[in-house]
Parts: sequence; structure tokens; C-alpha cells
Amino acid sequence: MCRQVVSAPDGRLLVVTRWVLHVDLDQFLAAVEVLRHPELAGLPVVVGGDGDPTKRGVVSTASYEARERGVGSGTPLRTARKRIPDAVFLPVDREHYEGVSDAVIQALRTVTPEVEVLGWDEAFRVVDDPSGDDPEAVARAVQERVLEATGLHCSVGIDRNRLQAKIATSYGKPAGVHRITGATWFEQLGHLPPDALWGIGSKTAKKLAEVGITTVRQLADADVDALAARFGPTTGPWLQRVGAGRDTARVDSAPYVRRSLGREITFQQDLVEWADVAREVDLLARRVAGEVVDEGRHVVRVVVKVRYVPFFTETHGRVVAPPSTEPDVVVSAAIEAFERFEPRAVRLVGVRAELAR
DNA sequence: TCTGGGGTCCTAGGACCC
DNA sequence: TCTGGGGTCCTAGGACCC
Repeated sequence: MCRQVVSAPDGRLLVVTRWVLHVDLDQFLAAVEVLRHPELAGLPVVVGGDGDPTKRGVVSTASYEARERGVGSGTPLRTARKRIPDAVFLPVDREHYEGVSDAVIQALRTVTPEVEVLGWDEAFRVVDDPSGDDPEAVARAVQERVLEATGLHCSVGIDRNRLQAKIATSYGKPAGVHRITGATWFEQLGHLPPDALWGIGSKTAKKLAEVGITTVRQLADADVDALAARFGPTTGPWLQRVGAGRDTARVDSAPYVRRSLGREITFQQDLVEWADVAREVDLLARRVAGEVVDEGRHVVRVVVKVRYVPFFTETHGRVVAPPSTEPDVVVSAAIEAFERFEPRAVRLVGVRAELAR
């Protein structure tokens, strides 16, 4: 909660209480599939790859019934099949989910236009509540609006900033509303490991543990200069702020402008012939170039990614100068970058175009 | 556990210039 | 002559998120 002064339509100044709401759809991909195949309700549903659990790939979303049996996002499909042989495995249907996602965001925007979209199934929005203290009522209205519009349930986190609201949501799942406030931040999170926080993963948690920081509370109390020396001038101080639950970024409802566009493929069988790898790079580069040109964007750099067998990744890139919209220029930059790799057996190739602002 | 695909941002080292 | 310091760009990789 924080106080904000805003102008009312009649020109008077109003003091309001500003809250950030984080809205997150529950088991989004699995819920969408159950919605269009109601006979799947109550079954362990696993969405991932092309729906064939004997192939290379990982789980995108598992239903709660599947999670109870040890399968979640990121689980290899082959592992999921061993754990739940009778699960319903479905392919990722991007286009369909994008359509549903648009409907969810539309529903949110009917309450206020200022919505910051984080992905297919997540968004922040601001609530200025002049009456003081009831953001839960707004949260419940949001849940009803989304349910009416799409048939999907969501959870809502409430707090003073994005970081705190985002974390609050996990306490509200499924289909609930949860508020953390500055006062309860340490009560609820102080004893947890730092990787419970948004933006801190296992690698950083391990490095923090090496300097004796194993809880959120210790991170908040850590010396900023020491963190800066260890993690860099931007990341170090940011880590301390995250520990303390501070987030200086405002909810940003500006339209999304992409910074890069890439395509990549993991092969079901490793590619051993280098000429086959080269052909795949050429195909991917043409796809990427086509899509970038369709969006009317200028490419400033092309990066090729190769994942060698067994699982070792390298990247090489080429600047495109001057920035270009020509597919042939993009493709030849990709080919030049590709020439820097050593020929060896490959399991993945990718091509990514970085775009001018 | 045999490890997807689509992204974003940050860091560090080297080149190069003044 | 054998050597400073700052700034910027490029590059590769790391880490994280959904």
C-alpha cells in the first residue's frame, strides 16, 4: 500500500491508496485443454512437446492431478510417462493459447486499461482505491470477469509493488486472493531461501550460500557494497532490494515491443552430418528473416546457437550493419556466424535475430 | 530427471580510440 | 618510448522467467 495523489476529473486532487494486483491463471495450458475437452476434467493432463511422451521434450504445464503425482513444468516427457503412464498427453497448441490469452487480457482491460502483460497467463495491474482498504474486492471482481469471459480460474496477489504482488499470488493458488503487506513480508518470507523470490534462481542461491546468505531476511540485511563486489554493480544492489521486498519498477502498460525473434529445433535423432546441420540453419534463418520482415523490423545482429551432443551449448553472432530488412542479408549473416562452429554431432540448432529499437 | 522453445537482461573481456 | 586511463562497441556466455 502507498499513498498517491491523483487528479480527479473535476480537477480536484485526491489522495488514494495504490495497490498492485498480479493476476495469474491457474494451470493455464492444462485448464484451456480441459475447457475444450470437458471429459478430461479430474484426469492427470500433461501438455508438452508434440504430445508424444516417447520423444525428446519437456512438460509445459501439468494439471494439479498430474502435479500430485510428481510431474510439473520442465519435467522431461519421458520421465512424465514413467511416473504417470495413464496421463493424458497433449501437444502444445500455441495459436489456440494465444487466442485465449488475448481474451483474458481483454477481460482485464475492461476493468482498467493499464495492464502490464508478463506472458500468456500473467499480468499486473494497478488499483487506485480512493475508499482506502479493499483491494480484495477489486481482486474478486477481476476473477469473476475473467471467469465470465473465458471460463478460466485465476489467482490474484495484492501488494504495494510488482515483486511483492507476484509472490503473494503463489499463496493464493488455486483460485484465491492473497495480500502480503510490507509488515508481513518478513513474517511470511524471511525464513525462506532466496530462490523463493522472483528473479533469483538456483545458481544465485548457491553463490549467496557461499557467502553465508541462506534466507530472505539475511539477503535483506546484507551489505550492499559486498554484494556489488561479488555480483556486479547492478545485480548486487538489486539482490538486496529484492530480499527487502522493494521493487522500483512501475507497472508498465506500454505496448510490447520485441527485442529479438528466434526459432530453434531439437532433433529427435542427433545430426551427425555437418551438411545436414548447415541445411537446418539455412531453413531456420529463412523462417526468422521472413517473420521479422513481416513485422517490418530492422535486424541489427544474428546469433546462431548450436547444442552439441551430449548437452553443451555454444553461440556465435554477426552484426548486421547497416541494420537491414532484407531476408538475404539476414540469411547470409546466419551462414557467416555458423561458419565459426566446429563440426561435431548436434542435438539442437537455433537462429535468433536481434532487432533495432 | 537424459534435459523444449521463446524470450530478456546483465557481465566480463578484448578491441579500439583518444 | 614498453607505458595511463577512460569510454564505447562487440562478443560470448550466464542466469532467469514463462
